[in-house]
This record gives sequence, C-alpha cells and structure tokens, in this order.
Amino acid sequence: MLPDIDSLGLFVRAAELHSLSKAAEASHIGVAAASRRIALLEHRFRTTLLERSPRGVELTAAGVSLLGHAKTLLVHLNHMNADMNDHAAGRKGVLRIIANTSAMTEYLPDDLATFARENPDVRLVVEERWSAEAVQLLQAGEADIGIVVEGSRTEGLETFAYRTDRLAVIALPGHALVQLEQMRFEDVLDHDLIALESGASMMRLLAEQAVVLEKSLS
Amino acid sequence: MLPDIDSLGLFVRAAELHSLSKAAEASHIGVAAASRRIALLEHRFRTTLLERSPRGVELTAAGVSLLGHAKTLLVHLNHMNADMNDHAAGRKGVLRIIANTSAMTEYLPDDLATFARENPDVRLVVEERWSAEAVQLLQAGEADIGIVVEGSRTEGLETFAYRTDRLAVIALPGHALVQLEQMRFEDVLDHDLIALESGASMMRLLAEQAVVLEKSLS
DNA sequence: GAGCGTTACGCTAATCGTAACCATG
DNA sequence: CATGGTTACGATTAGCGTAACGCTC
Repeated sequence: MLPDIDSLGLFVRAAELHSLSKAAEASHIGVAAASRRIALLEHRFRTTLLERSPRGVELTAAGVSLLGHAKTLLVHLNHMNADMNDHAAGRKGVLRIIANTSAMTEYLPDDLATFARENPDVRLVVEERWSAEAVQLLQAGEADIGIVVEGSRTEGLETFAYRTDRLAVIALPGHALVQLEQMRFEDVLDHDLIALESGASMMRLLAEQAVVLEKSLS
Repeated sequence: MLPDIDSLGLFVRAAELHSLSKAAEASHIGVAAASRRIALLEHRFRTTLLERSPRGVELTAAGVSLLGHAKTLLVHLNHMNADMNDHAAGRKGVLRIIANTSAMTEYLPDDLATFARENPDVRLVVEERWSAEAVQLLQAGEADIGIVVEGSRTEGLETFAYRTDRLAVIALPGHALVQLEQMRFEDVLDHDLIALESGASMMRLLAEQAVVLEKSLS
C-alpha cells in the first residue's frame, strides 16, 4: 500500500533531471530497473506521473503533486537519519527549544545550565521566537519544547506551567502612577505605555486583558 | 542507506503496543519477520531502539527520537497517498490557498470563481489567516498559495504581485482631515485611528511606514 | 509452563542487469 | 542512426513462515 523510499528518490531525480537514464545513473541502478520502478509507482498510484518522449521525461499534473510530497518527505528522512546518527555517536540527541524573550532572559539560562550539566550527551539548540511562531514550529515538528506566554493557541500540543513572570512598571519620580498606594493593571491602562513590539504575544495578552477591563492599550 | 517505510510502521506499532508480537500481528506478518526487521533497523542506525524483556519491549532514548520522526513521516505519507488518490480519481488535486482578510473579501472570490469554472477538476481549499501565519503554513508545506500583504518576510518562497489594495479613511463630516484638499498618509497619523487588530500584517505595514515618517500609530 | 523475543532453515517472490526492442527527430 | 524509454529473460537475493530455542515470571 505504501510506496518505497528508493522509488520516490528515483522519481525525484527523474523529475529534476528530465531524464530516466540520468536518474538511473544518479541512483546507481540500471535504466531498465529505473523504468520498471517508475512504472510500478504509477501502477500503485493508478496514475501516470511522467510524460515520456524520445528526448526525456516531463512531469504530469499528478507528477508535480507527487514531486512536492516526495521532496519534503526525503528532507524529513534526512533529518531523521541525522538524528539517529547522533544517537549512534553517543549523543543522546538534540533538544530543540524555542523560547520567548522573557524566558530567554530570565529563567531559562539557569535551567538549561543545570540540565546540560546533568545530561552532557544531549545537545541543546535554543532559539528566540515570538510565542505564535513557536507554536507553529512545534506543530510542524521543527522543535521539541516551546516556552510561550499563557493564552497562546496550542492546539495539538501538551502544555505545562513553567514559571510565573512578573511585570513591572517604570515611571519617572512624581508620575501619577507612583502616587498610588496599590497599582492595578487597570490603572496602568489609563496612561501611554512603552512596551514590546505589537507582534509579541505578551502584548497580545495585555491587550486581551485590557479588553476584558473595557479599556485599550495605547 | 535509507530505511524502508514498512519497518518504520512496524516499529511505531511495536513502540505503541509495547510488544513485538502484537505489532507483528497488526502488521500482518510473522513474529520472526518482525524481530528481524527491527534488528535490521537497529543495525542500520547502529543503535538499539527497543529494550527487550520477557514481557514486552520498551523504547530506548534513540527509540523515542525515532518514534517521533517515524510518526510524522507516516502521517505525511498518508497525505501523499490521499493526494495521489485524488489524482487517480480524476481530480487534478487540491490547491490550498491562504488569504488575508482584504484579499478574501475583495478580489479573491471573483478570481476563484473564474479558476474553478476553468478547472473543475481542481478542488480549492481556502482559509483566512493573518499574513505571518500564512507564511508559516506555506513554509511548512501546509498550503500551496498564500496571499499576504506587501513586506511580509517570505524567506524561501516565491512571490508575485497580485493586486493593489486601496485604503480609505472614514471620518465624521467636519473632521480636520476632511478639510484637507489632498490627504497624505502622514496627515492621517496625526489622529487617533480605529483600524484592524494589532496582530494583522496590514497594521504592521502601516506601523512601519509610520516609523519611516517618524511618527507613530496611536 | 505460559508468554515473549530470537535464531535456523528452506522456500517464494521481488528486483536486478544484460540484451534485444521500439519510437522519434 | 543516435538517443531515450520499454520489454524479455535468466540469475541473484532479500524477505517470508514454520519450527526449534532461550529466557523470565
């Protein structure tokens, strides 16, 4: 039911070289075998993939579709192989972590240092991204762990509470906010704010809270 | 060099059922064959994937890594198969289009109607997303065409100009802006605006232009 | 001894390369 | 007639199931 990898690789080469013969050579098999493998692929899919002519092959519509899938599939397979090579070489693998700005600067460095000390064989790759991007990368399998701000849309992902982040307001001495005995988020909204870029999830979160309070971030 | 799909499928089942025998049965092959296939996989990767015990199998660290890769790989393979089945059935495939709000409401419906009339065998799937999300989906191969606002980060993607969008300012009669003979973007920035959500790319674009003019959106 | 995984041994079936065969510019 | 793809045939080999075996609870 499922097609085999080698044939897909052959197909990709044939499609890109516009030639079965070249593809066969590149795949280190005979032309006859190549022809049959493609034919088998077509029979399996019940569709013609290549338009044959005496001076090469061209993709059909179905071929174009398959080419896209096959290429990303092969790329993924290479990632897998690389990972497994890491394991074979003793490294226990790569842990890809995506963190937002606050985690990156606050808690993460310490935690990562501890983890790295206890697991010297695990290679850590850390990237800083906005929460929304982090979720996308996680869903695409491009990363293993993401640290995002509360309230992010995390469909299909497992979530755990990591740390609590405290936000502070900085104002000039004598500013109206400083006069207050107890400052609530609501009070802050009455003033102009200098904060993060508007794309940051932190800001989205603040904006959502502002809406709840029937005010707006300005 | 590359592992075969069937073995990966077997491995996934073995990992999830914690049993080689069950996995063999589920894969419609004998236990002996299953054992050998896993052994071959391990030999190929030069790593042990499963910890054997008299009452089943458990994943090793390398096995956990492989399981993740194998599962997403198999999912992708199913997508591919589905697509090819579409082609076999005469449908020329699915064109997945991601559009932002303005394209969705302005130009796209007409263009899609025309295309659908001329290509009845192509199934169209349209989704509305913000430009940044659209780019992510395209890069992940989850969509074929995206319509985004100018200035989006489109690394690794081909871009073409689609349509020009005209923005309008709506104000009460007698508003300062209405008095102007000719209104420039710069002039608009001197006033408070009610526009789209701050996450929308359109807003990012406006904000960038505002920065160029040394003003700010408020 | 019941359950589970592994190894040994024939056998079948898939796959290959060589070579002869078509089609087109 | 040179180029590129296809089909035929014999040989190789990779993969299967049956069956015997080893280990642990």
